[in-house]
Amino acid sequence: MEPLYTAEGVEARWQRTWEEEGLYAAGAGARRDETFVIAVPPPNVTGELHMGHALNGAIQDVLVRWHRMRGFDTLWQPGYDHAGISTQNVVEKQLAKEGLTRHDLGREKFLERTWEWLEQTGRVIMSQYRRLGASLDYSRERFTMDDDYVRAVMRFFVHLWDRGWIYRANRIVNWCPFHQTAISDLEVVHEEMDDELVYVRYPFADGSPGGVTVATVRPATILADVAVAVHPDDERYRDAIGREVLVPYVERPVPVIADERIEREFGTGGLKVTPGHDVLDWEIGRDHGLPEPMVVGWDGRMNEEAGDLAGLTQEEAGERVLAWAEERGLLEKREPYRHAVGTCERCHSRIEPLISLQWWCAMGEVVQPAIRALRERRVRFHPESQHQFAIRSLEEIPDWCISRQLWWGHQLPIWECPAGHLTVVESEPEACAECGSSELTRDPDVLDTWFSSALWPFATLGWPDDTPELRRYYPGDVNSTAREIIRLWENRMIWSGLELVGDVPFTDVIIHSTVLAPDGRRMSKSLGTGIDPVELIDAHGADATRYGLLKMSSTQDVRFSHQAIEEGRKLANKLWNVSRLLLTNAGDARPELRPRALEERWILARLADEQAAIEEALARFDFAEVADRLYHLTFDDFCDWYAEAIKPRLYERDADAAATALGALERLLALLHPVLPHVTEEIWSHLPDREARLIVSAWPDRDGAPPGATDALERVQDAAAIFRRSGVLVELGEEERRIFDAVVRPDRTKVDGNAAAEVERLRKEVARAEGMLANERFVANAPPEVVEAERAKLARYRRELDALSG
RNA sequence: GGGCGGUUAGCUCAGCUGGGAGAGCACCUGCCUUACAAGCAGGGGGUCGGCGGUUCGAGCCCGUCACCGCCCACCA
Repeated sequence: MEPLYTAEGVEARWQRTWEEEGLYAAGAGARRDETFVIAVPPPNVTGELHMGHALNGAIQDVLVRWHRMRGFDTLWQPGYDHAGISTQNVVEKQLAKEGLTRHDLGREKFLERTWEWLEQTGRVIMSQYRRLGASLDYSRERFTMDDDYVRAVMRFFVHLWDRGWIYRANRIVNWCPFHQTAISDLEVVHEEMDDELVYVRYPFADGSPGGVTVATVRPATILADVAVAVHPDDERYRDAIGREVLVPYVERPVPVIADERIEREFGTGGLKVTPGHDVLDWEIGRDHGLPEPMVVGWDGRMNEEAGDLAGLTQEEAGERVLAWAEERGLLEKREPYRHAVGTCERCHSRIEPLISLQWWCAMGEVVQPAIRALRERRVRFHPESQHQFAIRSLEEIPDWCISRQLWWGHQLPIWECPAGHLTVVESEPEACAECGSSELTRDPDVLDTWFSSALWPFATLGWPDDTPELRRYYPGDVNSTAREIIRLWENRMIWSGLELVGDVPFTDVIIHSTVLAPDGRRMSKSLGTGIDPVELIDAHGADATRYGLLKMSSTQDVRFSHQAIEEGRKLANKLWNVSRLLLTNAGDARPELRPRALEERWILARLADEQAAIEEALARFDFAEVADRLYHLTFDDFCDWYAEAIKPRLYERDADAAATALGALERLLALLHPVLPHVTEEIWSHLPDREARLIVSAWPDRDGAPPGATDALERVQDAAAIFRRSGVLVELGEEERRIFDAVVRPDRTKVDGNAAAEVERLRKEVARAEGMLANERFVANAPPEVVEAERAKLARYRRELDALSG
């Protein structure tokens, strides 16, 4: 064993060994009937491991390894999401480099090309998870486009159809002109943009002076105006309501209507009503029975309804309309205007609200069992604030637009015959279910990617078939993810699991922190603020990276800290070295707990106490605390006190000390393994009599250590502190003295201590404690244990003071 | 505009139902001590964002202000 622990080589070797020996597989090392199941959030099949994946991987692996060691039949399910828009986007970009569009290839060729591309460059994240030491059951990798999975998606759709929850409607939707598809509200991100707000007067149709002036940022859509709306109580427009005004450029008369949704304070208080291109206008138009013309086409340019402006961009058309208005004195003002604009989360194109025929899923009824499950805490989100958010989100959930005008994805299982009858079945029908026609056309749309993601916890286990896996591993236990995915994914898994399988998919949802760049900005490729976790693993090792990530896990967003990873590296190295000390001095001892001496009884008590605290923190999903406790247990207790205390006995070949030391080391390694799997397994392999790998060895039993040791060792630690600060040797018992001599080594420690200063410090403490205890109100009102603790402190300070002055 | 969270040492962060201000890193001092100098021991450093309140006692509870972040949102 070398003095310096190097992760390189060691980690890769264990990763290979664990996987080859089948120790990552579901059920490996199981010693009880209970299961523990996590389905990894399936990353995009085109993606690379980013910090969020790595953090989430570390969190899940700690839980998985911990439960595996506790003997659970543990399954951590891996796989990928086909990521409709995202993947199609990547392939279309490739095509664009060749000067091609997907339409040049046609649907079939395009899909072939996409599969080809995935074979070559997709699916890399699972190998990056391997580098992290993530103990996923890689033999069970699933993909949301696998044949079996597609069948599950079809079953899901038909199920919802049969319940009458799926319907088709012509509504205003978020349209991405780049991807040429509708997207859901959740896929729209708002971005601040600089625009121009223009004020245009709509003159009265009867030629009388005045009119209504409206403010708009999209003058091109003036062509599709069907009304001008004002607030019913707006004095300025009282007389205009009910009259007609002329829409500029097209000179079409439209009514002035009153609607309470108009903000009087914005602009002029007049709104041009354009139901075809604005969500609010669409609602107003619908309520007032207005027509819904559209002048912007699917590509974002002016369509044939725009007359002589057809084919122009909106900017060009807008300028033409404004020029027209200016000539006639109708353009009143142009002012710069900064506001939030909806954009596509994938390509950041401006969203065009357009009316289109889409498929929807009615949510009102299907989510009710999920709301109950959350209220009854059969599923718990952590932290609690996210639990409340999840409930609110379900209660306020709007209907879900599930169709996408894409090619890559699950095509809707809807076939239409010439008579317009719809046949909805899981696989291609021979004939129309209603009229028997064999001329069937399949709806070209595909489903929203999240429609299939919703099934992940059970479709990966074989649903809709009643498989042994599904019976054994469903429902699962934990799901861990980032905040922004609660509505997109978590909620949908919960309601679909309840609806389709009849039970919640997991009981606990961990919503972890977002790791920000060191400067506090978001980590992102486009900003150049991203840090590649694989590079961290290369540089510092997977164990150190895992440790650092766990220290950065929190319910609060945290800035990335190299120091946290450095700390993990130090911990691995320290552990390595103390193991060297014990192993090289243990002779032929076998690990066996034979606690005799004070320090041995003490370290076993410490290990048991810390184990309890660590288990409790794990149960709370407080991984930063787990990491912190492991660090101090290893450095402070195990190395600085215990190892130093037994060193002289090891050198004297004390067999009990050696055996117990190896036994204690075994326990320490076990506690550390979920966080630092590689270095612990490596050290474990050097211990004699290994029957099994550490990864599948038992999590220690917390059998009680003999009492009394803790107080005695604390006396030694107090004496050490006093000695180091003051040079005064406090009187100790024989055992205590031996430890003091071994650890503090007073014969070799140059003490620069100042006894007078120490006495002064203790006097102050005594005075403070006495003051508090003399305060009758404190004694009367404070909890008894607080008062008692204060008395104990006072006694201790007095004792130390006596020792010093005596 | 709505909701949630944050502000604690130079930096990154812990601080449980109110009871002596903590960790790691950085900094200073002393140590080549046969596991580790990538180490060990010791030390300096904080009006816990501001102001007000409740309390015997406030980093923690209440009010208020300031700044920062995230999520959501149809003010055109």
